[in-house]
Amino acid sequence: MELDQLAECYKAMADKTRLKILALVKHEELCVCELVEILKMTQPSISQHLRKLKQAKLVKERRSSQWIFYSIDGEMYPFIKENLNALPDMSSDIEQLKTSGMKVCCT
Amino acid sequence: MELDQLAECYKAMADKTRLKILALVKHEELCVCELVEILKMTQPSISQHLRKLKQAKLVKERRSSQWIFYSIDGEMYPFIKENLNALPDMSSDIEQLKTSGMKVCCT
DNA sequence: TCATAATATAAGAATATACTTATATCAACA
DNA sequence: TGTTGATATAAGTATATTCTTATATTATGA
Repeated sequence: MELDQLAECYKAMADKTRLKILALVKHEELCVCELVEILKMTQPSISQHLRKLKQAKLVKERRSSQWIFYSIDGEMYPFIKENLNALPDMSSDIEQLKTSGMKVCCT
Repeated sequence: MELDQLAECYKAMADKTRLKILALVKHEELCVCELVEILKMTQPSISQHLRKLKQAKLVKERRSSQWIFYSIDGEMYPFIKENLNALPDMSSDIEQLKTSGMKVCCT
């Protein structure tokens, strides 16, 4: 793996918000508005962070009607994937979203 | 490991020059002037990069008379160490330095 | 086709980063 | 003590990053 690409990858991970996004979509795919709801940030801000993660090939998107779901890109290098295991567990935030009725229920 | 600390760590790795430094000191400890010589960058620039790596606890320093030798900090988290294995082999640059007679020979 | 919901993009401001030049620190040694 | 070599720090500038607000895109459904 080339240094440029590698630095690009770490640059994508060098931000607390993006690490949180990775920690969240690691559990299950989430759409933008769900991330907005969980992270309490504006939609454009989340969208821009997702673009960086996508450019670094850390997440991939799947469109389903008007929603775009993001999830971990399985093509990721194994040693990068190891890093995701070290992220804190944020499943409770997703659970909370579900119980609050905000979870998008369509696929 | 907390998100702040983790982001700090990736921020330290989110730069091509610092990745090169890590790839170099992974082989053996090197002093600042050796890194300056190999990377063809100014001394203050290298020094500032080393400070960031040190703050992120990725490298440690050892003073020996007027030289300060930098090496990988063994206290590093295992999953971070995995990342170092993915760095390109730069041992030839060190060999080249040695044959050119620039290698600091004192300990 | 029009209105709406979800998302992306653009542009601007505030902040952070990386390099440069100049200077300070610190150890060795005459 | 004064000088030299190695390294660190400071200050300034150019560039990059992140957030905000405003607007564009895309799909859905009346």
